[in-house]
Amino acid sequence: MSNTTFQQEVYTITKKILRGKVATYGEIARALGQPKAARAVGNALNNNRYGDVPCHRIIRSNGHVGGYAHGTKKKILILKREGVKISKHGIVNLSRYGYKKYIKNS
DNA sequence: CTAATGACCATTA
DNA sequence: ATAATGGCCATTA
Repeated sequence: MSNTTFQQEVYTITKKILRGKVATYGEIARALGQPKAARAVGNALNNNRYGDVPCHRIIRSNGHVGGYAHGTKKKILILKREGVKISKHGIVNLSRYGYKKYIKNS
């Protein structure tokens, strides 16, 4: 139903993440202009109802996949399907798939 | 208005 | 490597 401006911003930024790449909650928050709102970003994504928002590409800053509204397992599966390799412990190599590096090297 | 909640983060031990 | 701690913020009750 009604979404807040904050949520709209989160979704808009999240949509920009390319297939095979990931971004952290903190980075999304930083892109919003609120570097300390990582937690709120997670809430917004959890609330997300739009299918065109690749919320599965948002992970934790420590490399852990993090949560997912439809289950973390599903999240890992989708990421793997997109080419993001994940270790057995559910860790993603941020220096390789991270969005930050994507900007840096582009 | 206050209090609690959560897909978080960084620091410290 | 794990665990505890304090902080942060939008949203909801």
